[in-house]
Amino acid sequence: MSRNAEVAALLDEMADRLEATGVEYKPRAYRQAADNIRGHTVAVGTLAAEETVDEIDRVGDAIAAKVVEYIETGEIEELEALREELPVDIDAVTRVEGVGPKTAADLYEALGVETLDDLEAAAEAGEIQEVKGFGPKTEQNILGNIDFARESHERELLGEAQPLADRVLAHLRDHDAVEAVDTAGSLRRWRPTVGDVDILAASDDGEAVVEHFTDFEATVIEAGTSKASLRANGMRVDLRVVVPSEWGAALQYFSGSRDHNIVVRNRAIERDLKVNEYGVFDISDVDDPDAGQRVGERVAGETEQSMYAALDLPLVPPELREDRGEIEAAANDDLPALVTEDDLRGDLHLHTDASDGDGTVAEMIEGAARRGYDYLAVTDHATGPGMVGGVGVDDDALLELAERVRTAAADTDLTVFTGVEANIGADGTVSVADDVLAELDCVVASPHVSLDSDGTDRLLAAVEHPEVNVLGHPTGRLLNRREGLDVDMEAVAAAAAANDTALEINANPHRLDLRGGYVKQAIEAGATIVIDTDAHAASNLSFARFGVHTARRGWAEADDVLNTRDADAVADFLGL
DNA sequence: GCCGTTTTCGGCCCGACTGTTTTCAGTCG
Repeated sequence: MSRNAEVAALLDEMADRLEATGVEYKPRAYRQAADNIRGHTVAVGTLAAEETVDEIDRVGDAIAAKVVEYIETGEIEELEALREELPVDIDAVTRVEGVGPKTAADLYEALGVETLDDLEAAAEAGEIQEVKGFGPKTEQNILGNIDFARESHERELLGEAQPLADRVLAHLRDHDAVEAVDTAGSLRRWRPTVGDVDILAASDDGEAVVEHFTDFEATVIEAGTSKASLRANGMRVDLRVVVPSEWGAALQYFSGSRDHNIVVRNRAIERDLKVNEYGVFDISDVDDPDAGQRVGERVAGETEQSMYAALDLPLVPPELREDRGEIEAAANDDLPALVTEDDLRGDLHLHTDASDGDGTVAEMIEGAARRGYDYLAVTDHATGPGMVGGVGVDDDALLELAERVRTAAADTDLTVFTGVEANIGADGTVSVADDVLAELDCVVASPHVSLDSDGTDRLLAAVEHPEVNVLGHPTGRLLNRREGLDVDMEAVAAAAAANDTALEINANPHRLDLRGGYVKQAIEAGATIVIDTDAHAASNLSFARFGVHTARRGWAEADDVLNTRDADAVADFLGL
């Protein structure tokens, strides 16, 4: 298992515990380091061995030493001491809305609360309202939020949150008072998972919009005059309504990320400007810039573009707003022209009822045609490591399937490539005989077993295999379920570039593998990316949307992506 | 604890909201 997420969680816990004890500034340093370790594309285990942990942004000597200590001993001594000092399940207790680290510490000191059960018991017994600084309302809020805290310890999949957001957006657009509406937050940045669904609307009549919002089929959590929250499909949906003149400022502000906005604000300060959710303000002639939210001359705010323009920047696409160098690139007029869904002309990884898919070859061709594609590759599962229950197709049957695909191809204008999804074994071998692979147009090779180790050598072997064209879902991760392989992406991408093997962004919402960070690294190393849906039914071809936005998070341009090319160029890439 | 076209010390984004208080602390995004 990649241990980056594990290490990041511990550093976040350190941040919470330091904050609980009233330490200033350090918590933020730990949280930023944790975020960057979580998003780093090289495994911390590898970095620890090479003594280069501090190459990660915002990780200095002290945190690097703690990471190495954890890798080597399985513990961080200082964290153990903090746990002993405050023996509270701080992760669980702070999951209750309104309860943060300091509240957790206060309730431990006063009432000995260590767990969610303790917290609930204390609230039910009326003990919390007796604690200094607490009152009956706080106690009731805690009680009301405990159940949800118990259920919700996973983030929501983008692939589930976005369709819900689409329905909410459509519902809001139906109302005459709504002048503009969009998603915000991590959903607008198309992160693979999101905490909640953030919606922003522009209107001069906030109350009417909120009221209409609460008509959406869902449970109302709270509803005020300009914001409201619902619970729908187990997800929290937050709406904010702003006046149209402040739409751009609010959209920029609420889209984040927090770190991106910090860089934006710092750039504003350098220019004697102030950025907030109401606009950009010129504070060069203002005595006290902190006197209010709308101090100074307002120079931007109606559109997002105006916000960035006021800072001498072009609009930064939301997918890039992660503080990964996008402001610097924007300042140098060096932002990528990101790939779009319209650029896609085909799909090179999908399944039929020959293996575990639901659709026939003809149905999948029809589905691709409906999307306006020029080509597709039929890549059913081969037998081999990870294929259980007779799902995989054996070598002889693969050749028969290829023949059927060629027959079906004669009835369509689309180019239909024969193919296979072969399995990469733990030792890097590919599960189909070379002479069979040689008969097929498009060979996808994917790891399906031993996904909890370092996979670099296996993936290198697959990438260098002369018959392999696409490395499918390279890390094998499953969101919320399994971290997937640790991979030295620079090495794999360099080998992929040298061997004309495309690296896949698997657009299945449970995978989104490669993720954005790896995509960026792969492109920088010269590799070709391919955006595939791994569709197991024609309807799954619509997953392409999530793959495209993942590619955009990896700064991918159309030229970086194999399946933006025409069928002849793809055939050429496949060596046909 | 981290960081630097205010560089090796002295700062660290900004504001709304809530509930508890009489001026503010904590949480959230």
